[in-house]
Amino acid sequence: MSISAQYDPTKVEDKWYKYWMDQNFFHATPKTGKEAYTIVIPPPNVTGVLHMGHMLNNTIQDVLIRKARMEGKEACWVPGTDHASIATEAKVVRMLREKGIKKSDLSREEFMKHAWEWKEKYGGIILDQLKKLGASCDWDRTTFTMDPNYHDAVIKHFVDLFNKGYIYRGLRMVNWDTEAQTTISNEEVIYNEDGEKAILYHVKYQIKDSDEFVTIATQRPETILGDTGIAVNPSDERFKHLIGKKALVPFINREIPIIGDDYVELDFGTGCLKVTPAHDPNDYEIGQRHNLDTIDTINLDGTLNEKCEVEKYVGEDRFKVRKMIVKDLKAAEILVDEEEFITKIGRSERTNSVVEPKLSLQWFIKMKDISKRAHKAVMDDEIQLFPAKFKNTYNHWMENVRDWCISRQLWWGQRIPAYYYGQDEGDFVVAENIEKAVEEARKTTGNNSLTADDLKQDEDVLDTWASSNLWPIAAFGGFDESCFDPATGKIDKSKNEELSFFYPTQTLVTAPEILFFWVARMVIAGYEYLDEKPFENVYLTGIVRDKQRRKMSKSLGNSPDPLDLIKQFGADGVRTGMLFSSPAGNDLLFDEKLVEQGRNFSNKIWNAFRLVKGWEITETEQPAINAQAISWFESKLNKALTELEDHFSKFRMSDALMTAYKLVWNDFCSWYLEWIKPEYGKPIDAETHAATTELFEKVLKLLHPFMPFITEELWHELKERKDGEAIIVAEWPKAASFDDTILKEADLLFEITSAVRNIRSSKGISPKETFELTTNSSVVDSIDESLKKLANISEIKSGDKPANAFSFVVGSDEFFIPATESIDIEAEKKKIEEELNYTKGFMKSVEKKLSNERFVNGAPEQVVAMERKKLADAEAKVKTLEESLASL
RNA sequence: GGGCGCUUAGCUCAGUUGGUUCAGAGCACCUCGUUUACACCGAGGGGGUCGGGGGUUCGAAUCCCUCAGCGCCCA
Repeated sequence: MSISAQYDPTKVEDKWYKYWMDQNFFHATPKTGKEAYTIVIPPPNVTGVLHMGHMLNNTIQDVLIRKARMEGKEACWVPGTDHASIATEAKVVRMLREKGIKKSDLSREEFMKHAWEWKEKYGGIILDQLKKLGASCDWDRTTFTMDPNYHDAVIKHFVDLFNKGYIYRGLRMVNWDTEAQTTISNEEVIYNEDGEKAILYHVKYQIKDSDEFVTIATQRPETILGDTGIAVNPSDERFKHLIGKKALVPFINREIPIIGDDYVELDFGTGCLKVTPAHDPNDYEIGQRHNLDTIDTINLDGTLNEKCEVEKYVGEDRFKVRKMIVKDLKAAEILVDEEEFITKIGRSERTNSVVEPKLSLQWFIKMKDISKRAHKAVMDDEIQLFPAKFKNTYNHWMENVRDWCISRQLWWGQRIPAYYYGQDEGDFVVAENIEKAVEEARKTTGNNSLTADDLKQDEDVLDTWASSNLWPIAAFGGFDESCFDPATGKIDKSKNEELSFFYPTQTLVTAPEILFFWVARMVIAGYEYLDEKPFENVYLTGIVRDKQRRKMSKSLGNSPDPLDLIKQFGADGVRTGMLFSSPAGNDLLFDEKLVEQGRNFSNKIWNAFRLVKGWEITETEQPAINAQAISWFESKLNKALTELEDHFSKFRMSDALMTAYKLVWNDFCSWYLEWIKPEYGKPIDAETHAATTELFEKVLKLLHPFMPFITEELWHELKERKDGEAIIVAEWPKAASFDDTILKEADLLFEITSAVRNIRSSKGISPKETFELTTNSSVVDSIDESLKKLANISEIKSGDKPANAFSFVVGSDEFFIPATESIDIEAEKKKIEEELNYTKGFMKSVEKKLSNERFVNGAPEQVVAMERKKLADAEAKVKTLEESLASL
């Protein structure tokens, strides 16, 4: 026989993936009478390459989808990518810069052309990588959030929500990069971990109609001229009396109110805070609370404008003005202190310039009303989160839900379909396209001579999440004309075959950090458009970290290359390695050892197959012990399947895998195969061989979702298969009932076998050497032949202790193994005494329990009965041990 | 600052409504073994006062209080 002693995954993986694709096994279509099992992939960024997080996440999805497919469901796993506005645009801008092209020199159309070229070139990489992992996605359904159809859906969605009154335009504090002249997201603002040195300037403001002063502290004196209030903590005894009075802004003497607000910390600075709503997010909030004016004194390029009311500052850079104003404050003798302190200043990731908080007009979705049903759905377990603890987090977020800013000052993405016909803030219409916009604008203005040239579309694009929130709907064409009615803003599922078959999807597998960004928003969209949840279960995976608990990241260089891992350990090995240590909701501390364990497991299965395949078959009668082994493993398998299903139902993936792992390694390989294994060179009877093949096949099937490649390979090797047959579409073994008596009997067999081996090991008796076993037990009759084989015993005799023998006790039965040399009586005595002491101690504790009336009366009958049995067993054991001791 | 969660063997984690010899699994470790599927292996073994303290109970890893340490989310 020429099967290699080691499994080589590289020889089989590509072959089977191609076979599955050629046979179209991944493709799902609506089928009447069939149950759908649908998963939509959390679309990775087009900029992304496969990292360990994807590996974990997609392995879990593939396990679920493969199991569902084998269970006879129409399993549909929709793959795709999202356009990732910010990340992609940054990449494209960088690429252009390397070519010597500035974004600002390009028109929007020219830039988009470059961006699309980039996407076509790199956007599919990650999906190809998933194939190496064995992901059984329905590739025909690959969706991209900027596909024409998807784009239209996003625009319709915007128009619809606007018409329903959920979308509005409002002011919002954004992170402004004065150098790059763009808004950047929070993720693109970096803070030096140790902070930066800054100076806290203490400045006196005069109280109106009084000689009194109030001293504020600020690190940005250049914003003084935009002040519209002074805040103190209402519980601050020092300043309480000032609340309600007015203060005068230095140099310009603008009257500003002194207000009380909890935000102010008593022991920071002077305890008095100047409030500049236009230039600080916290100040803006305070301003909102107290109806303060907002005076924007800084231009987009970081220079001061005429609103600062001091001519010499106008047109000067904010940092230059800071120096100037400090000098002027000193001169006016109102700068009373300069205090050095460490502050966290946000800088732009791209230009390193200090981020300027800037108020600007942005588009928002009102969240309160639209999210109500989505909130309730999770609270009522209509949608279940795994692990359930995230229900709390979800609840908290929903209860305090804030309006969602959906505009981004970028070009890559769906451009906001608002069209301006005039100069005023409210002079716009919202429409699906320019033609409809013209129509609308004519209606609104009454000016029928308006043309497309008179309209100017909003420059901003939508937040990526404001497109991916439609993922489970748009992936099935939910916003197509056939089923989406713009008049009602509802989708009629019955008019879309795909949607009615695959929606709602079954399980969403994703990371907890996007529970709100993405998951909650999909739920909202689902109820808004279909009055139905988008998915039944949400399984939130952990984060893959390194051994030092650091998140794996490119910049740290602590992440292995997934494809290298696959090459080295095989896709099956990597998949199982990832799952071994990923209990639901816990982070996974990745260690290459885990993947190695997965690889070893593959090899174990491979070699079990080699053994079975190598046997010659003979038409002889089946030995009784083989029949016993078969019925035991059948029971064991069914028990394991029951456990497996239970784990799956709770999304306990690592437990499910561990159940399979132990079944294969311990039960199938270590016990079952050893039990039926013929003597070396001898053939096996046909009946046992056939049964073993069947059992092996079942084992392969239950392993398939975890380890698709090796199981497919061996399934084909195990038996002759017809063309087009494959384990990927084979029937999932259903858990049947199992016989506890058989299992108990085998446990006893294994226990005695282990005890014999223990004696061998500790007494230096070779496993090859056979000997007689003497026992006073009557329970071994039914298993004696099996025991003889597994423990390598020539004869089992019933009787008393032979003259020179080692002994051991199982339950309350005693067993003796003849010693070839004289035994160390003292050592034997000591061993027995130890066991006796332990058993007596145990007996005592049980007796104590049973003599406690409150226990006997209070505890359930079953528990008491069990305690009595424990006592009886212990008593019997003590008796045996004492006799044994006496005979020594 | 508000909220949520965690602490069990060297490591990663199970431990369901308090009650089977309940203190467990996998890995790691130690001893022995190159036996005939597999040394990517086999046989055997050691290892924990369940973070500290207090309480409820006949009975607590499990429920309550408290202290300590850690993590996450929101602000």
